[in-house]
Amino acid sequence: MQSREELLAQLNDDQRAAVEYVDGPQLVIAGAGSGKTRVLTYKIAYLLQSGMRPWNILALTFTNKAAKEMKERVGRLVGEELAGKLNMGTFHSVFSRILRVECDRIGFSQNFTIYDETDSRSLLKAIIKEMGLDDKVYKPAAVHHRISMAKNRLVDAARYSRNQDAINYDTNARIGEVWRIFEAYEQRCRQANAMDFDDLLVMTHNLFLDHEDVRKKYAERFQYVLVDEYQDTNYAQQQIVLQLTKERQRVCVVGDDAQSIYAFRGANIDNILNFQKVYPTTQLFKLEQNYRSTQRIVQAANSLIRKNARQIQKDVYSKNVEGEKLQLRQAYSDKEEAAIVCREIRRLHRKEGGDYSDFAVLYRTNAQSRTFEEEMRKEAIPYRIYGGMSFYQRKEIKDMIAYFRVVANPDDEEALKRIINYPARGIGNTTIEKLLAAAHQQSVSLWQVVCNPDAYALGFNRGALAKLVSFRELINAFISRLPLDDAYELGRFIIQQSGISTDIFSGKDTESISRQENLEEFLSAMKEFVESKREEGSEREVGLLDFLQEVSLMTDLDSEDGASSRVSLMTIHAAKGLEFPTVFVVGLEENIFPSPMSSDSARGLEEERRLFYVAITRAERHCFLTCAKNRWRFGKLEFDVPSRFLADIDPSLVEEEGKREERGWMQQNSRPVASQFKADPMPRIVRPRRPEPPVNPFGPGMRRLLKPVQKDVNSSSASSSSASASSVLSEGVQIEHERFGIGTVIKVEGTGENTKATVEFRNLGTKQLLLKFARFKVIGR
DNA sequence: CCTCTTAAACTTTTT
DNA sequence: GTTTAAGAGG
Repeated sequence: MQSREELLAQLNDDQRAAVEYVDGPQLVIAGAGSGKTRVLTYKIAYLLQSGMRPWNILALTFTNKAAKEMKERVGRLVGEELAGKLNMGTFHSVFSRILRVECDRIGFSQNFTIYDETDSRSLLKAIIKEMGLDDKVYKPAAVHHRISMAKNRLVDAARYSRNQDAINYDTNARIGEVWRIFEAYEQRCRQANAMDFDDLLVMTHNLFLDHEDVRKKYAERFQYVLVDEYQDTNYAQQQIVLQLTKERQRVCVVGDDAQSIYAFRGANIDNILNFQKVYPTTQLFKLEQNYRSTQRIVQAANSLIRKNARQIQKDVYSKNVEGEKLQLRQAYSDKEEAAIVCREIRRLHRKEGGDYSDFAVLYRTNAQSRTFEEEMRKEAIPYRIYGGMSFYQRKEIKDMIAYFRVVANPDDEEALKRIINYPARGIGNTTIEKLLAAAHQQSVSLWQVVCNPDAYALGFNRGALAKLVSFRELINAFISRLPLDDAYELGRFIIQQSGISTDIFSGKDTESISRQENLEEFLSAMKEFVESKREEGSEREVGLLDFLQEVSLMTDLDSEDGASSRVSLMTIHAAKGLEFPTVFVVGLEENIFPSPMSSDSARGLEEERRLFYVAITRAERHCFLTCAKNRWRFGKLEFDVPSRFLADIDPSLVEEEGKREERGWMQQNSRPVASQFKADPMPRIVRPRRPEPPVNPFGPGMRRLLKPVQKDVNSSSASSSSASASSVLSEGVQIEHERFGIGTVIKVEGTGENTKATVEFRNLGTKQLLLKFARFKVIGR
């Protein structure tokens, strides 16, 4: 444990000043790469060293990943034990914990469900249909966006319906009934004992507003409040922070207005621009030295952001080497763009050594990842895609979670609808429609009708009734075990008894096998969850409710997958807060970047420019900018012109080299490269896009991991490698699995594609591996 | 009531 | 090109 002086000695003058000031409201404007997280973590350590108790400190972040990282870094400074007692987490997770404790004050019960975006949209769609409106006009996603933006500004349905601006806006957009949908939506969420993401903020705010004693309790507990990425807060978040800090005024917010890129989701850049008005005694600190990038990269980024009108003046500079200019590459097609990126990666990898994880390809939209994915697979460059379809969005995972949700909170209508006839048990659409109609007419939850269909005179025949009864008993049996079993035991029980496992394990095609693996991964994640909570010394049994609480606020960006050496492919939004020696910003064309949905307003355009700023400032040494003249979109070839943003960068800092290469280099590059892991035995063409390798939601590799496919010299046979790989395996052989680590083969059975090995892993016990899918390498015997 | 085929819509970014 | 929704047939 370090003393205050030791802590301060590790900071530069500006950072130290920001850390030392703890007497009042503080705004820290932290330029890109200036050590923002460093200031936050050192400040927390400094506070602890000054005698503040860890549970009196609240630190709010936007992602679980940021919270986790900060906790680890504070832990390194002051020790794990102290750091573990900090109140640290995302806005949503911290507030949901408060709400679980105080829920009776606002008319929810403790087991309330958190609706994700899909649930919200599905509920809205149902409401729109019930109201007899056309869902082509009232698009659920658009309606949800309206409601979400209102909630972000703390406007509830009642206020919305009285708000003339909102009504006028909707009328002009020909969706004048939104306010009525909003009212029904609010009512139905309550009926289902459910909150959506935005409600976690709104409800917390209202809880504090209406119950002064509760607000006081938390304002007293959180004596010092720190907020990361303050430029991304919305009005609701800003207000809650104010509710907590208005007496003490001990609040430190850190952010960079130049990196505000979430306005589309309600983030209000005024929060950071006007912070000094809300807290009049604010001290302003600026961190302007960039430690991350070369001088030229910093200068180029500065020249770009200068084109924006609204911003806090600052002068970001770098004392690193001057470095090379930004490299502009124009391609003919999206395919060639990907090829150029791959070629540059190879060239730099060869020239400078290092690691594939030193490279990142950043794009505006997820859809752009495909071309790069294909090209890298072809070129045998290992890569990893972040984002896209997350583990939790897979059907089989959502089904399991839906069961858990119903068991935790049977009133959860969205979850109940999902599973009432899955696996098929003869409760068809007509039956469900009748149940739903009765529930809404009588203003009770769907579950209540299911429990007592006779009371609603629905005139079901005996068969339907019997099926309903047996479904009800099934769920009740699960509920009765809730207080007895731990999350893992109950999870297993539910998956078996509900028939999910029978359903999923019936198929033999690649897709079902992938689903089976996902199911197993999910179960082992539950087991891990239970065990790790026990290790942490949880007093109570770790129940399903605990698991559910964590899982509903989890996204797949949140876990770290340390050692693997892969090029990162992600959206610019996902890249915020990260850094890479070499960055490729791709697809710099009008109609992509800026996005056509933003380019009609000056505000939108400024946000897009900030997004570009974020992209460039991820780079440490090399920054490549690429665009293509032709691009496949919506299944059609489109012609695009280079992005207007390219003209915003000081031209003396950009270099354009070799507009186009001669034909032929693509062929030259086709020598095979040994891939790190066993080749994919599945022929490329057959490889389904969706069933990706299972990933562990809590361990390494929770992200979508796409294995690099070994480049085949004689491209016809891909199966030979699987035969050789499985024939290598025999009892006693040691292997290193990509996720499970080192283990010893105990048994090998089956032949060809169906070869299965039982492997005992050092840390995880025995596992069955289907060699067709398992990713490992042999390391001896 | 379930499953397979075909049509349409869609792509901005996410807790 | 991809994914989801609606309709027809078993």
